[in-house]
Amino acid sequence: MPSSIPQLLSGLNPEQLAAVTLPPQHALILAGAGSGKTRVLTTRIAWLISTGQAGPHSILAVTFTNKAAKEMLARLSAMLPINTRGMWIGTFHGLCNRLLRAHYREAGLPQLFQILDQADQLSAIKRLVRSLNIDDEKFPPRELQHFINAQKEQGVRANAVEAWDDFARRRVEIYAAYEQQCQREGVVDFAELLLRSFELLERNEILRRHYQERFQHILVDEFQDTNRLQYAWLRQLAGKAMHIAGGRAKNDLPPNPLPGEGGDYPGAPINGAWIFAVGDDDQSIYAFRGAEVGNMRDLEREFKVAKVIRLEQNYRSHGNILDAANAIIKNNEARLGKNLWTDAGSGEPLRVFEANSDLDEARWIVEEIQGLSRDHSRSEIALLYRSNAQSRVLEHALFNARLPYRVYGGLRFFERQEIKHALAYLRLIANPDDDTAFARVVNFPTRGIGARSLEQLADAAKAQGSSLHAAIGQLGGKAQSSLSTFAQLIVRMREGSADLPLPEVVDHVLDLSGLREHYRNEKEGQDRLENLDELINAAASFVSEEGQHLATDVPMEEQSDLASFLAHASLEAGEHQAGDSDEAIQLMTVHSAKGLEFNVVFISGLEEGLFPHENAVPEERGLEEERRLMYVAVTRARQRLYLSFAQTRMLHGQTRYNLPSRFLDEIPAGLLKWLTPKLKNAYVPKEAPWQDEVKPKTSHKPLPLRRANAPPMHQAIAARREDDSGLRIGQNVMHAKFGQGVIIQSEGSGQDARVQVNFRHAGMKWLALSVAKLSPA
DNA sequence: ATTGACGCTATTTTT
DNA sequence: TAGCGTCAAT
Repeated sequence: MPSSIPQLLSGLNPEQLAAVTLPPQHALILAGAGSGKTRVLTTRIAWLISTGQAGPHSILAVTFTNKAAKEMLARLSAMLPINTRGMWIGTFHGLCNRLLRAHYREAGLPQLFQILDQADQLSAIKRLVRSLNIDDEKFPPRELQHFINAQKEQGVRANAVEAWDDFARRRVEIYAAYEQQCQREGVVDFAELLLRSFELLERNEILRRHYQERFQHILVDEFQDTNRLQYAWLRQLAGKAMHIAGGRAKNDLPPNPLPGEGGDYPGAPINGAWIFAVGDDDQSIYAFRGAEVGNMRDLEREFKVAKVIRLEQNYRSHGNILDAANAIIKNNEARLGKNLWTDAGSGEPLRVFEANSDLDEARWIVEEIQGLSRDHSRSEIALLYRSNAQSRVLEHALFNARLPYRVYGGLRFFERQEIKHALAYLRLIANPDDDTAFARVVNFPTRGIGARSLEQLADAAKAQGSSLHAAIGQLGGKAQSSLSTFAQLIVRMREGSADLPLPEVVDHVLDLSGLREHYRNEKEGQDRLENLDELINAAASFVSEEGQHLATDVPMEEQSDLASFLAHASLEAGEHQAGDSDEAIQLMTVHSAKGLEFNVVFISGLEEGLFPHENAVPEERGLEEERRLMYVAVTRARQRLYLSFAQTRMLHGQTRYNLPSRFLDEIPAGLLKWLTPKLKNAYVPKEAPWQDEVKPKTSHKPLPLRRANAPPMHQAIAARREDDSGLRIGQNVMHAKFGQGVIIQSEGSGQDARVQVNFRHAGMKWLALSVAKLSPA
């Protein structure tokens, strides 16, 4: 058991060591990409515990993702012979959920309150909009959702929103109505978890003091991603009260003594905790979602952080990659300042490829990957792009080449339609007043409850201010009877599963609800049936791990397995996709790549308008966030980094001519090796050792030079394409699938060029040159 | 209740 | 381009 202290600390560099063993005080660790951030965080916890400075229960560690939390727990258990299960290590939302479950009464919530995920929240808002007869042109549910969440994340309740005109006032009314609806239904959305638990601590002095005394060390991961509410929540627990209304910090509550200021012995703050925040302002890429990098400066100031520790030694990437990253990020104004370095050597130059089109770019990437596959496992190769739409061309090319790939960002397990349906039934068992769940499955599988019946029901519910379920009795006629049948179904489900273990409850519900039957009869229902069975498995493994989750001193008040499982399903949407083969090329947006690393990384679509994105550039601080995004992308690569862009790209059904991304210009030319002839306006240093090695992978003639801002001429592209392919009317060609043939005629130019080929066996075909692989024969 | 046509829209997204 | 949501038609 590696738990001796020297062992724990061995292998840390001086800065890491300083951070890990920092004497009790508030700390801000500026941890660059690949600098061992997670290691520092977990070792710090292990060090606090094994030196006897803190008990496991006096530590609170918070992350943003479940993945990060699990990682931390796993590493901690490897370092210390303790049971980490009862520790308060989790996501902001997970910990808030825990707090609210333990004190649901004080928080004004029903014991079995449900959590709405984004999609649930949206449908709840749509339902509200309909029931209040709100013009959804004027108030699109999506915008309302955004507005409500933004308010909550600023700590602003409906009654505190400042509204100056009719529109704003109406919007606030809707916000208020939404809050009422949630309260009546016994559900909370993600932001509500945070805000509720913040308010709980703010208002309930006993609880606040309890937790402030309990937690002596608060460790925060990815601190640059915290929003105002999360920061306020941390301050609350750390013992510094803060009002966050309107985003203005109003310290008009009598502040609790700052840790250390009122304590009479060192290292043990009375009524508060020491904050140990780890973050990287250069990797702040979620401002659009409310993250406030400014929290780092605020923490430094408000908690009087004596010295910011910088972790700048990078253990991930070769020097050239880091140099490029440093050079890029240096163009940002507002930075805390940091420069990554490595002793791993400079490695290879960054390879740059200019493609004629997005299709060419994709084909080139595929060729390059095929060449790489001897030295690198496929899962060590990542294709990154700025926006999801770009994945399609890449997927297409990979598919044609029969290269296995995996796209991040699809539907996750608990977000699948059939799973959501099943969960809705489970939710109704726990709480029949959950109208979101009710509306979702009242007529699924169809049981003859039409829109008109539901409208009547909604009206009745509104009239008596009750849930849909409770309003069934108020109806008459046909609607009444079919709805009563449904209500009885829920009752039977609840009674039938009363004493069953959770997995059997799920199983039971799948049968009684008719979901199984429904998907059995559906032609494409096989996958869905399998997923439903998988849900039973998920319930089973959840229960078997659950016993340990509850090993805590927090009174969990006979929380049922069902409620915990439902919370789990909302808070952790599960794997992104059935983890097909592990041996697959990884495709993802730059955002999703944050926190990951790969031997080989391709950053594609490095074009003005795409990356940096055109919508971001005019935004305030938008370009800087794009640049941080680029910084994140570059620092994902361990050994080899490819940068590519295309002259022509199909976007929204239109051909666009983009200029190369300015971020390419921000990389010192000496770090780059152009695989295609270099652009005219780019600087070519004499001392660059790689410039004379230029050897195009594909047969690219020197490009006609073009002025910046001038779109390439059509003729130029068309001419080049003909040159490139060497195709003309009458030409004999070979095609992979159709075999030998001859070109009959052609039309279009550039991207749209097509030829008609008469194949010996396959007959007459029109082929797009940009897609079909035709070689002269 | 399901199907098809039309029109709109189109960064990024932990929980 | 294509994926979605709404709407009308079956």
